[in-house]
Amino acid sequence: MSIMSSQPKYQRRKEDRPQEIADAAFAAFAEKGYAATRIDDVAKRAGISKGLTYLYYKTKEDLFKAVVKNVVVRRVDTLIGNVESTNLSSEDFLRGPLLDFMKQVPGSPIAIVIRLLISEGPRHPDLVDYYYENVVARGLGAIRQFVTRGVERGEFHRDALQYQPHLFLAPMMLSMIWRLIFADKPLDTDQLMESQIEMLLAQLKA
Amino acid sequence: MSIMSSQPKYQRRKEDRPQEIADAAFAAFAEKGYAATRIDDVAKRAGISKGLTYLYYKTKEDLFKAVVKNVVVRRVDTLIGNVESTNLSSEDFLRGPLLDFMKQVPGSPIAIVIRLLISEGPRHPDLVDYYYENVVARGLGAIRQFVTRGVERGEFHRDALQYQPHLFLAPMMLSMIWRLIFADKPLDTDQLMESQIEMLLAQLKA
Amino acid sequence: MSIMSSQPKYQRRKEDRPQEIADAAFAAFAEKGYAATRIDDVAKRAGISKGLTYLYYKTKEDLFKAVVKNVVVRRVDTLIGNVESTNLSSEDFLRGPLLDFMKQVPGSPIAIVIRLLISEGPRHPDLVDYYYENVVARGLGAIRQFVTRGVERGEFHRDALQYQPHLFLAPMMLSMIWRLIFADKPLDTDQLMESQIEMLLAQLKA
Amino acid sequence: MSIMSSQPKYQRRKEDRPQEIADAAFAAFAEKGYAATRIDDVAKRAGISKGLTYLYYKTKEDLFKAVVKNVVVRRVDTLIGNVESTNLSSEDFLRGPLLDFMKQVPGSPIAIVIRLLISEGPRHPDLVDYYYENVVARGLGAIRQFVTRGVERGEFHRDALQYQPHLFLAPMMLSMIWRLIFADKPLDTDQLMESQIEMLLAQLKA
DNA sequence: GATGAATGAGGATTCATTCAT
DNA sequence: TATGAATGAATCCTCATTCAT
Repeated sequence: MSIMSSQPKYQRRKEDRPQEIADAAFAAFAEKGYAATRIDDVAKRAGISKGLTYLYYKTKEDLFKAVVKNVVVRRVDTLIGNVESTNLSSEDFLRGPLLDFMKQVPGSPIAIVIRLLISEGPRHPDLVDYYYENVVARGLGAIRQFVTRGVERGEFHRDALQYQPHLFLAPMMLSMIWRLIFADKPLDTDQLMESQIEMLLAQLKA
Repeated sequence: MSIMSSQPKYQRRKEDRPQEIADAAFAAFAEKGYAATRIDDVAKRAGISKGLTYLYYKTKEDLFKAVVKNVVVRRVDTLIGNVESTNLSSEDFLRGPLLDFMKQVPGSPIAIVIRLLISEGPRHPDLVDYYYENVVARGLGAIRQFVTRGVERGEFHRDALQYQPHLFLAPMMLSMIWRLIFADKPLDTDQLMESQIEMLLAQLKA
Repeated sequence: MSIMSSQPKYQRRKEDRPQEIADAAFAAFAEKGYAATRIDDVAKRAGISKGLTYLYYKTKEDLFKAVVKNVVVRRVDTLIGNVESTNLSSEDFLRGPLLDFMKQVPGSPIAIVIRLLISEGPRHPDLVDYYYENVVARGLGAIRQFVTRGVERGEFHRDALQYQPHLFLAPMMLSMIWRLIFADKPLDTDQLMESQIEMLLAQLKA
Repeated sequence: MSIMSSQPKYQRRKEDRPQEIADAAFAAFAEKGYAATRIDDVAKRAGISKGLTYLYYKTKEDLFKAVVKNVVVRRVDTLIGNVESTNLSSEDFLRGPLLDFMKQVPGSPIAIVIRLLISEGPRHPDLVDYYYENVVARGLGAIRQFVTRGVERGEFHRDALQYQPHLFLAPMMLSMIWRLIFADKPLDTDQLMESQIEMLLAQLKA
């Protein structure tokens, strides 16, 4: 009405709306799963209206994909960077940074993403591919490279290379699934991973 | 009117209907997950009408529970019986029957059940408990008992007992999840499990 | 199989099956109303299978109509016969047999029929007509006739005829509805009807 | 394509939607009863989509309760207010305002509510209680109070108090039921109520 | 941009009715 | 006759998506 009314109507308009929505969606998916999450829940969590969600994400499925990629992207690079740039001896690296990393995975958003991929993956092959290339392949590659370096440095014996990198991650995987399913049943997941690392070291060391 | 109308409207009438429905439901859940499966899908697969499903299972949830328990019950007893009644040396048993068993799990219905538990478990705590008691606890118990026997026989050293039984199963778990998510990506899951058994044997043997 | 087997397979086959079914249906309708009653309930109450019901009553609606007519027919004739054949003075008849009859109506199956007619009547005009002709018209006619007789005998004054017979029944009606709706709220329905009769007598008497 | 498509897909947007829906529901329930009314009918009558009904009323039952309370609340207060604030002599009041009120009840929405309570009451005890407290108890209380006042003023004799207030309403009740069931059968319901009032006056007057 | 009322396509569940046995 | 398994049409209710404001 008035000429002077210079306050923009929607001053809270944020640039990071998409991110906020994705975060809210992630929280909702984590809690109830994809199918059981209503767009309304997401909007409420994000503090916006249902309709606005659709301004940024055309469909619920779009939102789902964004969420998965989002979480993945925000986590993986730094992690793998760590592995690649370490100066520690192989043994110290395994017992130190790698173990620490693995220990925190089962309780992290990555576990949620795994759960979502297990549930919804079959309906989203592109998402699975994305995840494989950006997380799994890179992670396994990093471990393989690490073992190779250990061999080159003489810390590991030659046959070390025949061990699949998945073996490093198996207890982490089991711990993750355990927590997803049996949240309340006790299990010393840290010790599980430690034992595995020790076993592997015993096998790999020259 | 038509030359041959050979389709009787009322097909057959059996008491294995419940099992047929459960089987159809298992197949449907395996393919699309619980939430995305329509009762109609199940009925169609079972070759019956939607309504008949409800004669045997009061709700979709009932059907779900029946399916899970069904698969579990039909599998577990024999398997664990095997473990308990073996006469082989510990080493031979690990490399033989146990490894064989583990190798076939990731491709078996048990993997599907795991998928369902991961997706729907949080909404069905009683099912999780059932699964824990009837499968997990018993399986872990069997392994623990097996290790104990190995120690008693002098095949394993005393410290063997400190290894959590989960360690035996970790690669099996990883293989299972791998297949559930990355069905088409290659992974020599058998070798993974073999390596783990060898590593464990190397650690456990007196 | 054996030649001697002279026992008929269904020896309990009764001639009064239709009646039994109607009784069961009446009980079920009384308890849950027409819409909420399942044919299965009726069959169970009658101690027969669902299918057999359809041998005697083509549809649920048929059954409904049979039930209403049934109850009506079985009750009305004797009742009205009473009124018509009395030898008592008008006053004694009102205070005696008529009052007694009215007192027991609100708790009788007639009340249930009224309830059914109120609920389902609009969908069954023929039933309403049937009820009107066989119960209401006859009942009112009997009262009218009774009053006429009273006038002829000099027990009632001439103007007595201007009173509509419905007035005799109004408290009975109210009592019936009261019980149907407020089963548990106290109301001395007997006194209500007594007061009305006394009032009417005071008005009618010469 | 078409020459004129003038129907907007999204009609209007009001806050009187709840009332509109309740009105539509009332009409539908009045016509077909609660059980036989489809939410779709209600929506169609209200000119909205089925889903919108659920935005305002969580379940069909909620809608039902809202409808009943709605009708009741909108009517009762003024009516009972009338009774309480009158300055007329008891006799004039009975013959005037009270009679007028009673005469219009059998054709009013209140009759519909009665029908609904008779049909569905047993399944909705809370509704029955609500109705009892807000309509019946208050109505009867008002009549009782009115009689008391008449006695105090010397218009009625002492024994007047022994007459249950229900007696005033009995012909109204009968008229209501009569219309609900025998809509088309003639009955001078007004005269019925007038006669009752006259009879009562004859009894009550000092 | 933002809202949330409104839509409508399903999906779970019920139940009158049918029919093979 | 008698059974009850089987059918399928109907009905309540949910929720992703749209759009008037």
